[in-house]
Amino acid sequence: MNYSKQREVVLDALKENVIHPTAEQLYSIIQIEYPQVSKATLYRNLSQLAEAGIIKKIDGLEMSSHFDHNTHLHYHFICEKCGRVYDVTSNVAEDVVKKTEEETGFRITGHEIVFKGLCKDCQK
Amino acid sequence: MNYSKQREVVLDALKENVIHPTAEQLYSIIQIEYPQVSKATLYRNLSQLAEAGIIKKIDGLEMSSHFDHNTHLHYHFICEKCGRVYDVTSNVAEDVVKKTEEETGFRITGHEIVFKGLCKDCQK
DNA sequence: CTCAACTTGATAATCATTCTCATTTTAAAC
DNA sequence: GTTTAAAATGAGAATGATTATCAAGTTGAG
Repeated sequence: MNYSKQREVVLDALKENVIHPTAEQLYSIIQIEYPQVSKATLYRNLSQLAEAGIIKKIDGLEMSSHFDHNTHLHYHFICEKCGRVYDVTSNVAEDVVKKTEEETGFRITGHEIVFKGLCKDCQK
Repeated sequence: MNYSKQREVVLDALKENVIHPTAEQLYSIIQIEYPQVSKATLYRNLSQLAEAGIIKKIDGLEMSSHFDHNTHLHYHFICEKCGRVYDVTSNVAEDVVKKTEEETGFRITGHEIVFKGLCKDCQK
């Protein structure tokens, strides 16, 4: 990855804003000081930086929402090779919620866990 | 919620397809037998059914991705009132991953936990 | 300095989803 | 069974987030 002023600006803006901004929020922030940075450049750099592990993209699955007829508490595993979504049940996770609630003081009304990796079939 | 043939079709299609389809996949599936069901109706019914707790929408945060400069292992809490995203650290979660890997046989290379609820400020 | 590889800006294109609105269906009351 | 207001529909326009296109500018190894 070559150096570029714009990428530095994007990374700095992200460092200075601990609010977990969306791309759009970041765009607004950057516009104030560097109005010449285009949206395309911003998105490109966010992807590249995330790809390189320098920043992290926070989201569940891909773009579009998946729907599930099973409303019981369970989680999901998405295979990075075949894209299939599997159900995962875990009772340990209850503890995580309880512990987190105690430690943070937040009232937690819902949670979602998404695991990623290779499913059995794709490990072959 | 009144009865409607279309809603029944949507729900049945979801019951019969355990693949956690996206709205778009569901649309294709439904088109085969019921080409008169429009996309608007599909999306509307998915929202309504999810709202009523009959089905579940699987996704992380809202529409747009958030970015994080902190690439260390940590999770997120999103306040449903003010929309702020907070960092959450938990060591218990390690167990969940290990246990899940053992139970499922999947190779888990990443995971993401998103908690939702009310932050301290918004509980007042 | 030179040139290929990398980046950029502007804008068009795409994809998922929501909105609009005129028309149709549902269900409860008569 | 007819009336009628609320709920639901279909078609397509509108929106929002993100990606693609492409000509022009920048970077860095040799």
